[in-house]
Amino acid sequence: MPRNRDPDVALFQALADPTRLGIVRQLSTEAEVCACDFSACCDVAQPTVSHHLKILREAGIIRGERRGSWVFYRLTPTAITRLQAIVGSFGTIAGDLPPARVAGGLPVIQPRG
Amino acid sequence: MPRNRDPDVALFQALADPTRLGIVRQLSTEAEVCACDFSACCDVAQPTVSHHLKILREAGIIRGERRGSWVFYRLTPTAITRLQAIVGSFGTIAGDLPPARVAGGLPVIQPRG
DNA sequence: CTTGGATATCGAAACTTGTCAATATCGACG
DNA sequence: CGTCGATATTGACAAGTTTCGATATCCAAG
Repeated sequence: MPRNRDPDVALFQALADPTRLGIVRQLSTEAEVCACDFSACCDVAQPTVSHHLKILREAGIIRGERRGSWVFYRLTPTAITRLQAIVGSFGTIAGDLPPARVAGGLPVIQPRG
Repeated sequence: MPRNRDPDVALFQALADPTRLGIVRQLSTEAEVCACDFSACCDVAQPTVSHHLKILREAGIIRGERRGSWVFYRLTPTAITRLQAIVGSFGTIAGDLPPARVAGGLPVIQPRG
């Protein structure tokens, strides 16, 4: 059974791994990272990094660009925006993301008042 | 090998399943849902729903409250806020910034408490 | 205490995933 | 062309996940 029929599920699936989340985190602070720099940071062998990069690529979260012998990766803005929209919609009732106040609906229980 | 040592990874892992994402989606539009209502919507048997509810509970994403014979579930605002902070941090740079350099470090958002 | 409905746990089968050694491919440079 | 370093693919194994039938637990009502 195709469990990834829902594209949103595929997005979360792509982030549900420490190595891949590490890659995305690094890309969110560096805007462009050479593939060779991931093996160092993520404590896995080179084929493993390549495999995870492929999964992130196929999920649309990152995009690679060949430059000489190296491949530079960066985040795909569209996918990031989509992700933010999804988790943003989780909060439209439960207490919205920005520091704005919430009028009614769900009783919002915030920690530390 | 515990692949969920990183609590953020655990959050994404919890959402990386169509049934669980369906549950969270329903909870984000209804603020409180009886466990008995998930079996109908998600096209899986009752033990399966119970299993997924447990995974979401242990990830801190939902919280259940027994009321008579029923258990009512709702989203945990803290977890939703944390999720929004994580994917929010993905986007602080993700735009079409020139590959040259990037301003400052990522603002690290910690959950309260 | 016993029944009945709602929810949780157990156990097993089918499937998916993460990992790495070996190997292939690709681009640059002689 | 041939070599070298970087990246991707293949193949195989261990480990994890999803699912459901059977069963247990919990609570309200009789």
